[in-house]
Amino acid sequence: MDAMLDTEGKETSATHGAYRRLREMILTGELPPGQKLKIEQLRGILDTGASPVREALSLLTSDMLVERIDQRGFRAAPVSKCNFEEILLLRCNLEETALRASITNADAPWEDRLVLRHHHMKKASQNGARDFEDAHKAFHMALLDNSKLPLLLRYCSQLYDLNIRYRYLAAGGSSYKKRDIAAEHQQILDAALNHDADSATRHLIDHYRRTGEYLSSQMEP
Amino acid sequence: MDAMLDTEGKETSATHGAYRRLREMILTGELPPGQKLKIEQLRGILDTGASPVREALSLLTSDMLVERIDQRGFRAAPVSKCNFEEILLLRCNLEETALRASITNADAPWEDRLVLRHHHMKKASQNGARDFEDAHKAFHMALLDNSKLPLLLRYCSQLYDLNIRYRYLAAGGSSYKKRDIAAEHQQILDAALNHDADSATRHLIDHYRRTGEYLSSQMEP
DNA sequence: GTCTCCAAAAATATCGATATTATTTGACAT
DNA sequence: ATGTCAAATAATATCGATATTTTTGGAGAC
Repeated sequence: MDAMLDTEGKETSATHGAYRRLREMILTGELPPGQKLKIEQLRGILDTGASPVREALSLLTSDMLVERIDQRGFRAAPVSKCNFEEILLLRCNLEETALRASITNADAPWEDRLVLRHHHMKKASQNGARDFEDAHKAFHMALLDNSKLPLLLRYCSQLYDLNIRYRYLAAGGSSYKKRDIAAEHQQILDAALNHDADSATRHLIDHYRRTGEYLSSQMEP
Repeated sequence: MDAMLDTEGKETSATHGAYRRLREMILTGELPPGQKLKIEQLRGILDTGASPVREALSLLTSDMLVERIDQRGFRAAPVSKCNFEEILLLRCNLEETALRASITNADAPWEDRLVLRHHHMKKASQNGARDFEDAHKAFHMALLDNSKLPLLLRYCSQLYDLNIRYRYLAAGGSSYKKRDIAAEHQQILDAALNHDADSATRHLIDHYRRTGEYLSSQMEP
């Protein structure tokens, strides 16, 4: 009768709530890479018991956002240029596979979804960066999700998150609108709607490489 | 002073022990796909508390061997022909990438490791299936690990495990020695030692496809 | 002045118990 | 008979406390 005093009745379980909050804090850099994550300390921040915190950290381990050292607790996953470049490489490879499969399966409902997500993303770009981030991910995942390959989608989603972490770390999350990113998205969308797999994947990969090179240049060796 | 009464002093933490044991039980089919995994019941089997069991199940969730339904507990991940085919597809894609990278970085220590693993695998094929499984995985991972791409290796390892689960389910783990698998391994090894990436990846993928088709034919739609 | 070793402190891992939530059972009405 | 609802049952999620392990800090020896 005490667990329902949350600000909202939105969160179903304490574990899930802690998971979402911690994930957010790690992605945005509020919990910096390599930082020791002490249960007691987090218990305070998240206002919940030790068990949900432990379980949330376990779940984040699978997302590769937290490292677990047996008998020695948890820490936020470290970052490195090497790691960043691997993420970029794998994204290019996996997203190309997924996008091609999506286009192979192309149908009207998918195209509708794409157009809608793209529209929402454009609208959200006028709001805060947080809203845009969500809409941006939704658009990119919509490009891929017609592949009907759940494992592949899961990997793409994971790698996407690992990548935005580097964006936040490099430039506070605002490094975005500096290039003409809207035009790049439009090109990808158009090619996808035309079922032109070669063009779509080329634009998508260019999109990633360009952001990747910018971020890479911002990092120490 | 009670945690050390195990048969051996090998296991460091109860969680890790439970993790390994549960993983084994799911991979081999002792816990069949879709089975409800009740904490109390597992607590009995694994002879430990509820917390380590919960945490082990959380970790297995990341390996995609266990599904978690919020507020409704855990169950062994379901299987399907679709899922199997996706695993095969991704393995071909990711392992090709990893093997090519490994060969690009080829050096003497790696080649030594390969030869050694291959030798151990041949020796283990005379022992039990369990020993062979371990040696077989070690050989395949050795092929890839010179890529120096930890994320990619992690995915390959995960997919490898998901795949051997299907082998156990289809044929009790012994469907193996029916084809001349030794010759296939030899071809892959030779090509890798010759730094012939095209040949090595071709043999590797053929190796997977052949096993895949056999297993696929054994399954209902 | 530096190193080693032991005691104190802190943090993790684990347990047992309780509160919450899902599931089943059975009685009642249709 | 059958469908619905409420009480009983079972299972999960969470808490608070304890045992184990790691880390810290300092005293004594070289």
